[in-house]
Amino acid sequence: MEYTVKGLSKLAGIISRTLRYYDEIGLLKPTRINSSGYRIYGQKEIDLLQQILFYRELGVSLSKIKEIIHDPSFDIDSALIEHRKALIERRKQLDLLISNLDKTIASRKGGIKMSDKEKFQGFKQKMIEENERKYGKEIREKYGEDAVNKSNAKILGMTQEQYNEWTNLASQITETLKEAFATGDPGSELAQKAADLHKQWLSFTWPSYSKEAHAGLAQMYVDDERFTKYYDKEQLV
Amino acid sequence: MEYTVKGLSKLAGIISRTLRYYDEIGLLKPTRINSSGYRIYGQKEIDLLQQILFYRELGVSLSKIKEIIHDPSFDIDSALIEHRKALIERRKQLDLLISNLDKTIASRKGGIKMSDKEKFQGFKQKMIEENERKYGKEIREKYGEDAVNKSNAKILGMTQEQYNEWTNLASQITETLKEAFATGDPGSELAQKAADLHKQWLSFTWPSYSKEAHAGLAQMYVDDERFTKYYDKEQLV
DNA sequence: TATACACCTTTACGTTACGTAAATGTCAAT
DNA sequence: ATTGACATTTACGTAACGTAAAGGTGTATA
Repeated sequence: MEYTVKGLSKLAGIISRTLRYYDEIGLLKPTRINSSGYRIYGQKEIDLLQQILFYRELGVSLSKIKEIIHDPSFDIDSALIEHRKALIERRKQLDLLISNLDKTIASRKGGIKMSDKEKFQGFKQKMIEENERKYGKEIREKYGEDAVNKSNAKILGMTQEQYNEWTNLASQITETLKEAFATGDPGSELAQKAADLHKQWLSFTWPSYSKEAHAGLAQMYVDDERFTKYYDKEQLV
Repeated sequence: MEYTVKGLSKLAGIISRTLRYYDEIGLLKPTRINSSGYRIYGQKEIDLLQQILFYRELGVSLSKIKEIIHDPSFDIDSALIEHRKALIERRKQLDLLISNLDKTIASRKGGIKMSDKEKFQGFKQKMIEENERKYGKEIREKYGEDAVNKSNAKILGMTQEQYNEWTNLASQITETLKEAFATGDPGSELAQKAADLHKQWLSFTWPSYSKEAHAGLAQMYVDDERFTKYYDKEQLV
């Protein structure tokens, strides 16, 4: 199938100027130019465009993308696997931002003081990841694996052991909550246990614990039906 | 606590030029300027900066952010709740991109042909969401709720009924997989059932089904220990 | 056959959110 | 008194397009 600028732009959900620009900078040249000077794109270009958009999505600059896809050793299949890893990483970041938000919201409701440092925790982690994405292995090669990992761990402010304990608690909570939902009685012992575990879990990342803040967070979770879904069913990839 | 440009920039993980720029465009002015002309930021500015970074994270332009946070009716608490919703939305988009990627990878392994349209499905959905984020209610007010919803549904190419069935299958699969994991026998009847359900589930979104593609995807899932986690434990928000 | 209209072209200047450099002043410690 | 890490302003550069101008192309319809 062959496409003109407008056709391909509609297909890919971008505007035609973008395609002309990509031609201009030599990122994506059309298969051929017809007798009237129109750009005509073929199958190969469509697949290349898909690759380009994947990388763009990941925040890679167009010039980097150009290097990557014009590299003769470029292997689409392993590149796709890399994409996938990067996207999963990104979702992890998002989760962190969300949990940071939860902390902020709860702290405002419950009168807990968040330190200035904590207010920006989520963003900072995001920066780290963004850097990794943009400069790839370069940083690690320059400063060494160990230094980078240590610095990342430091920002989260947990030892590996603490982190393990924390994630462990999380799975206990879900199990307990499921049982509690099954019995359907919020006043039951199980629900009580779940709340207690949740409290412990929160203590790991919250600056200090308060009943009000916990209640505030719980109410928000109940209000947001999207959240209940998480405890109700599990999520698929 | 008071901060100078460098101090605040380190705290928030941005560079000092950014703070000077925000001062320049009137987005974030320092509390005061000391006798040597240094910018000094106070508590209020720190909280405002956190808000600004949240909005920036969501892709809102600085001029829009300026409007929003200087609006006298601006309410931080409800803004935070909105932030949370937007981030959850965003994670949903990411999931879509990932599933699109899975399809691409599997189709290459299994020799399934993806139509040109399908190759860009994930990006398109992302564009829609991005528009919503940037122009907010404006589009809906202009064209009406219904038009927007219909167009979104159309892009996904499913009726509401199909969509329900699809998500339903997903939860059946997880249940079955859990049981299968519990028995620990991959050749068991349960595992067989899970694979079958998974096949059905894939059929909803894949252009056509092939054993090879399915096996390819399964292998990839097994290879990626992050994926096994999803079926092993459930995820917390 | 003419006209309308939606497409295509190139040239070129504008925009956003900073990056970067230059030239210079400030402050705490040795 | 000097060093070195901080601060300041001015000002030009950059990425990835947006947008407008001025015009050619292709096909359906009066």
